[in-house]
Amino acid sequence: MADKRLLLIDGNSIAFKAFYALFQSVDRFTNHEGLHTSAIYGFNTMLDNILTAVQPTAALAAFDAGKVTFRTKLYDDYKGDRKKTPTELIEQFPYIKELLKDRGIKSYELANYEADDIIGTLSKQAEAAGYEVTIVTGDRDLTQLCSDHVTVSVSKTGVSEIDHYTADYVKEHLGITPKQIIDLKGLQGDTSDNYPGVTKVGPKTADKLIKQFGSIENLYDHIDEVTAKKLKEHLIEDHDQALLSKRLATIDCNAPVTIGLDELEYMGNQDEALIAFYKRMNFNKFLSQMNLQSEMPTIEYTMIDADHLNDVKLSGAVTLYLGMDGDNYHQAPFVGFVIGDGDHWYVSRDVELLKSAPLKDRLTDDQTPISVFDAKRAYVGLNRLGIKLNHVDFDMLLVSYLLNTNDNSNDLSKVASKHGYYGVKSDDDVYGKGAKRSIPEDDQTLFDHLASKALAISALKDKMFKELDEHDQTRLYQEIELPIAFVLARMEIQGITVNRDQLISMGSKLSERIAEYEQAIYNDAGQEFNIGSPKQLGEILFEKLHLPVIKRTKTGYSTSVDVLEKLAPEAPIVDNILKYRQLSKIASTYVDGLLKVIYPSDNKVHTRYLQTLTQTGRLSSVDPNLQNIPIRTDEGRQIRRAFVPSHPGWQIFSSDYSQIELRVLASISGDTNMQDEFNHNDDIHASTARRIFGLQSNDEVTPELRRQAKAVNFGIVYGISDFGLAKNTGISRKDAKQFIDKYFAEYPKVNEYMQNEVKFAHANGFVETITHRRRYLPDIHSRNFHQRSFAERTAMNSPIQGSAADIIKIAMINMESALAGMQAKMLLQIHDELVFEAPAEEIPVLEKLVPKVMDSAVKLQVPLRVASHHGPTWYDAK
DNA sequence: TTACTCACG
DNA sequence: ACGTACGTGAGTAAA
Repeated sequence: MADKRLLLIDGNSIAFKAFYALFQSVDRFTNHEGLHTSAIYGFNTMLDNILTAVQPTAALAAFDAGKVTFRTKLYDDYKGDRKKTPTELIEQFPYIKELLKDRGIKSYELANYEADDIIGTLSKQAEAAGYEVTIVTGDRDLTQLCSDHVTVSVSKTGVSEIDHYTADYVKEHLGITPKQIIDLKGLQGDTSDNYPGVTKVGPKTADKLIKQFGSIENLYDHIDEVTAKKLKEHLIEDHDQALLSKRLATIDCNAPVTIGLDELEYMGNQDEALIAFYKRMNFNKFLSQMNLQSEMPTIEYTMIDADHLNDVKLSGAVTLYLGMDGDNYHQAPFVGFVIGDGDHWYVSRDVELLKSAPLKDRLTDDQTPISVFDAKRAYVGLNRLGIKLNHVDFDMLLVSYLLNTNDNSNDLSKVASKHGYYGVKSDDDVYGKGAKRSIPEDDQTLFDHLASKALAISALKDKMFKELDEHDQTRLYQEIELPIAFVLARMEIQGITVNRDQLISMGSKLSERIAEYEQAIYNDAGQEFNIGSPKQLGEILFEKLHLPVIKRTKTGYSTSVDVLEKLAPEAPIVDNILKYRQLSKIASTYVDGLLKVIYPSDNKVHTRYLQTLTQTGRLSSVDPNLQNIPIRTDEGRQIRRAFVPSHPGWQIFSSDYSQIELRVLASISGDTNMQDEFNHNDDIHASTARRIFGLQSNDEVTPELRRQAKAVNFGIVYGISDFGLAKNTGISRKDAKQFIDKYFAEYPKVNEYMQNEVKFAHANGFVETITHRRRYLPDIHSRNFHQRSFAERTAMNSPIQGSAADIIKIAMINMESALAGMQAKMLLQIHDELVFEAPAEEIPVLEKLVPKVMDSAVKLQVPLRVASHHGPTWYDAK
């Protein structure tokens, strides 16, 4: 590698390239101040790539100085056709220059000249001075500058794909010298720079002529050798234009540049400034790549063992981080822990130490406020050690989730960086990824990492609490989310008993039936194939059997249920496939899937409720998911027979809210028509049917009309569109539109509410529930119709779905105290339903108590209604 | 890992 | 003209 290497960057061109490469996601790239950052981000990606490749000793970024240049003086319309630069890009230019400065690269511009001319001039000077020069641009015209020591790197579609043009490369690929590129442009003109060239001469003719004559001047010297009559006429006619165009295309390599090569030294990253800049731009990816050594706090900690527990001093608030290797904290092996009070930190791999004084005392007393990351995880982990965690006051994960559901993650390092704290390495970096993942054997590596986590938790506590307060979410946190974490932990630990034998016998019956359908399908198809492969199935149905294609996916034919249902009348194979699908789903997901996660020790499944995942405030359930156990078909519903009480003679008891989302809507919209119907305890879907179909009050509502009205009510809750309603109900889009219009006329405040939510989202960037739970909707400002519409529907739906989630969480917290002194246990939450087990004699109590606790969770403008069922298995609780 | 499909509220 | 219902998790195929 040459020892003098100059990097010249065409600043404007790269900024444009970067901006348009990320144009689709322009609204996703904004920092906390609302500044668009896409071009800055793309520019920096390019810098990363090129700096690594070139390793320059000198560097400069050239920018255009303004609209007026010597070229506009030559030709008024030069670049006259250019569209206005979008404001989203214009606002980024000052920051791009700041970025360059922080990366140790000077920026330069020169009145009356374009960036090209600066680059051309300096590249010639540098070449003469013995530099290897690399020019980075998005503009292919700069390849005219190629020479033995000047390489032009042209970024293609994005900012990472780059073509490297050397003089040889130009000759080889274009068959001309770099110098001849301007002759080519002179003849063919340039539509983007808006100069004409010669009439009717495009790239092909120009290429031919230049290869034949070498240059424009030589072409006109030998104009009689041009045989094509029309072409010759045009050439003669446009002689001046050709020469002008060539001049416009020619980069001025003798521009009066006032900066010297000796001033271009590449300084490298200015770490401190660059880190600050990345933080301001929210460039977490780039931040994580920086050597954040300066940011990594050095933490003093004491390694402790059983003999030195008495030396442990902890006073006041305590921070705990309990390390476990894996997501499933019911069984993940312990890695170690760190505990401290801000003054002293103690670490060990031996979690058994936590069982002894003084550590256990701090964790279980009423006086010590504990800070953690993920209280539920800590609670379950400590519970495995026989320690009842008490009095958590700060759960960093939970607070972060409440502040913004969008930038949440289970990774402490990521959460910390979202809140401006960069002193924690990610688990992936420390432990490795995938198969290579392992807990470090080296004590210092492990303990430094654990301790850095604890330090982050304690460092961010005040700041995040303050933000919570600014969001008016302190009550949501203290009275709902934090308490429910422990309710959920206890439900998870309790688990629900699954009858393994029941599942196994269901499984073998299913296997037989699946095999029968399989044979029938092979017969109908005339061959064997993998029915479970959408690809193979598509080939059989649509190529071999020539069934009509209803819908396509991006990779092939769609074979989803709604497609197959349309095809069913056409061929018997389709019904068999539907049945086969249904049964294999039950067998694989529910029989085999559940069997895999039953704990042999207690014959139970212990799900984990993810409390910080959904965008709406709902819970989700994993390992296993107990929120999607079949119920809609009886064959699937049989699975519920395997869910049984943990004691003989006990019952499964279940209560669910009726139409909780519609009731929430009736209440928060203030629509008195809808409220009246709920207050009169009417059948809401029938009432809606009467209204939208214009029936008299004594007319009978047929089941079909009720079904349609119910679909409209669902649609309303989801943020309706005529298209969506039509698709989901099979009615025409026109009818759907009529129903919706009538609906809004009948329930005017509902319409008003929907519009207000969208307006609120536009004005504030988020929507909120009755408890101030927020959902941010950055796409509400998107220029992309699809994204924006989606955000608008979400703005309508989230407060409804989220408020319903709030309500059941409150009910669950109240339920625990209501059940005190009883044997009954709360086992499951399925969004609007709670499932319990209880001895038979407590069932009459539950039948009164549970609905009472549930319907009094909050006070709405309409009553909440709760229905209860019970039986010896979950199946029977219907 | 991604795409598809399908189970639930 | 655009082209979707809202929120999830898990199994399988195919890369």
